[in-house]
Amino acid sequence: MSLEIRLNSYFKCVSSLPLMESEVSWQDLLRQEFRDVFESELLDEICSLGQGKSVEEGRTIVDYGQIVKFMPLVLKGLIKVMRRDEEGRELLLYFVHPGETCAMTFTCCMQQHPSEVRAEAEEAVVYVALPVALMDDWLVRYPTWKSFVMKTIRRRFHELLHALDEVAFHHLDQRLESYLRMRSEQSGSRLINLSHEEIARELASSRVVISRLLKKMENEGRLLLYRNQIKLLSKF
DNA sequence: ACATTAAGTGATT
DNA sequence: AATCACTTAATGT
Repeated sequence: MSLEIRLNSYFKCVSSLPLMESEVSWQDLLRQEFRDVFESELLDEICSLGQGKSVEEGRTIVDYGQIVKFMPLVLKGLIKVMRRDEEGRELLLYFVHPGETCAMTFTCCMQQHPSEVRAEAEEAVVYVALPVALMDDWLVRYPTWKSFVMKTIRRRFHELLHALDEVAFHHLDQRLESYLRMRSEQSGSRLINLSHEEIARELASSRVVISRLLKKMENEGRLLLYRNQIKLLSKF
């Protein structure tokens, strides 16, 4: 049992090391990731006008109140988008995966509104920053761009609706469940390397409450609890 | 061995 | 479901 834990944190460690293969240029990553999404003409334009960026894990990419001047196209890694409530607690909104862009950006940056969310690199991230100024042009010039934009907005909108009624209609135990499922899918593993404290923060709850709910689930035989680690069992 | 941080729990609101 | 106060367990130095 404890060997399993050690192995798992070892692998977690290894997989988050900077990859040597990342000598690949962002242009290549872009063509790989968006090959089927944009026509090559647009890909060329992105390559010449965009700026490749990389961000270490844990760094904030956009903070509250900041005016966003770039649209990010995520090529690698994972961006976490959060919203803060009156008491300063942060609620997890959604993740932006490679091949996606942040839908909030359209609603904020195009009209120079300050950001209402905070975006942080959940894993080391590589993305292309596209100047907002290009957007208007591209929307009319490139149908693929337009549909890409509309698609991401539509997807995110559905997710937000889902998040909304989860908060409004579901109780915390159900939210916790779907949160754990999400985390597990995301890492492709039944082991979740998070403390109760961290989970509580993302669900805008408190550590004690999360501990209690998790303990209950453990007693029901649906998962196992360790320090900084949770293992989902098959009957989860 | 000691300090620090994570997790468990009863009682109260 | 949240908060307080306190205990116990795991981990780091």
